[in-house]
Amino acid sequence: MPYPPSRRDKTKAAIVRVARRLFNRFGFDGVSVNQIMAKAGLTHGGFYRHFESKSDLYAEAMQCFFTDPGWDSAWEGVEIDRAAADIGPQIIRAYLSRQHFEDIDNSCPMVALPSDVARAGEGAKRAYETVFKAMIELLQSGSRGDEHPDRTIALAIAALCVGGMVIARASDGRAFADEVRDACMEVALRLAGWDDHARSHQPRQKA
Amino acid sequence: MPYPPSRRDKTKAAIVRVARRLFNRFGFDGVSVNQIMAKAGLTHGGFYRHFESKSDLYAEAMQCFFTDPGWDSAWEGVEIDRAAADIGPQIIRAYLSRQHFEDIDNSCPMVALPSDVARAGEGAKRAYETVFKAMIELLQSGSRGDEHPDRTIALAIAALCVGGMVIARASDGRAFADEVRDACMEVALRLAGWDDHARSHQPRQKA
DNA sequence: TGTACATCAGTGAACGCGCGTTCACTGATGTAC
DNA sequence: TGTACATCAGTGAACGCGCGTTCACTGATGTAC
Repeated sequence: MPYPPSRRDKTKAAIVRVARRLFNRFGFDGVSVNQIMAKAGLTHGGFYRHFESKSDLYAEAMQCFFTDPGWDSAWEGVEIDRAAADIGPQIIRAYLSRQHFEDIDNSCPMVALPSDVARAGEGAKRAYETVFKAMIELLQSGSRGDEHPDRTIALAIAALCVGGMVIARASDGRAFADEVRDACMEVALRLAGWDDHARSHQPRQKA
Repeated sequence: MPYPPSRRDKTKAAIVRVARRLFNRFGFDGVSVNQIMAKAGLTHGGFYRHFESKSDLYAEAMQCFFTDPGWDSAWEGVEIDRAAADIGPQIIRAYLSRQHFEDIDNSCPMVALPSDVARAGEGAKRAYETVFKAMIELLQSGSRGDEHPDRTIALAIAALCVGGMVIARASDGRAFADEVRDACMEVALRLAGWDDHARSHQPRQKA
């Protein structure tokens, strides 16, 4: 063992990190293995020491959100406290925030890559499902007994978050994109009884 | 004018029709100009008599849904009566139906192409926005006075429809995809007061 | 402590391939006489 | 009615290019003695 295994792991992690940013911005077909490796400070030939194929890397890059450490401070000024009782509304506000809308590089891949994934292989789809399920669990994980949305509501809230952002990103007008985000945020919060009337440091009630 | 202009128009329309199906299935980068022209029974060279570029065709192919005639019978067994008072719930049920989920070729492009469009040019994004706005108007267009969802609710319902389908298509498990569709359908109907309790041939009430 | 060796992450040239677009052309047709 | 002509939708060879993947190699390092 000439190099310590930790070096291999670090390189691989760096490739995945770079790849996620590039895939988020340009999509699966819009990024070449060469570009990814160059941005990671390597040459393209070494790629296949770490991944079986480009699709293989794609699935790994997709995986790393919600299921990875660090997502809770992905966007500047929109940190999330995982232990807080109101993690549900925190996630909704952060996910549909202007910061997330603008930060393509650090975007949640569920927003940046859905139609690519729908066309991709099993690996990427499994990763997408895993990340989405992790989001649902987080939405249901607030600590105050009664307040958890049931699974149907949690699914709909997650779909509003992801769907709202996807539509906002695919729209041309900034004003319209803002309107979509705002509407989805308002309705998502209302669905779980986290709307502004119930909020503001008073004990919350389920709607 | 050696050929009647109608011939030119017919050819162009045929190319767009073929292109929409291919783009829906394989995405912008996954389809070549050559493939599109071949499927339309032509050779690739003539493409540029009809379109300035591949992106140009993409925007045109995106446009044709909800804003085009024929969308209301896009999926077998899920026809929509545009004049009916309950067009809102009809659209929600049809959009989130198993038929729409399975029929990639005739899918609404908002579901099949969102992340491609987010990366595409102004033309495609404008088309996406136009189609989404057409959907919102349809959701608000039922004829029974009081029952129309307000704009915020209509936006959220449309986001649930599009978002739910996008997530279902990007997920690996069929069972999970079904669960997402069902949850989005249920909540979308409930949001507008069109849920099963209010339905079933009785006069409807707003929730 | 010092040297020889084995490992394997990373290099870079090369592979076959299909892409979007251009362009000189062909030939079916509508029009003018 | 019949013929010569102009138009332009459609053809197909060619362009330069970058892709994903392979492979013989290099050279920094940890280990054995």
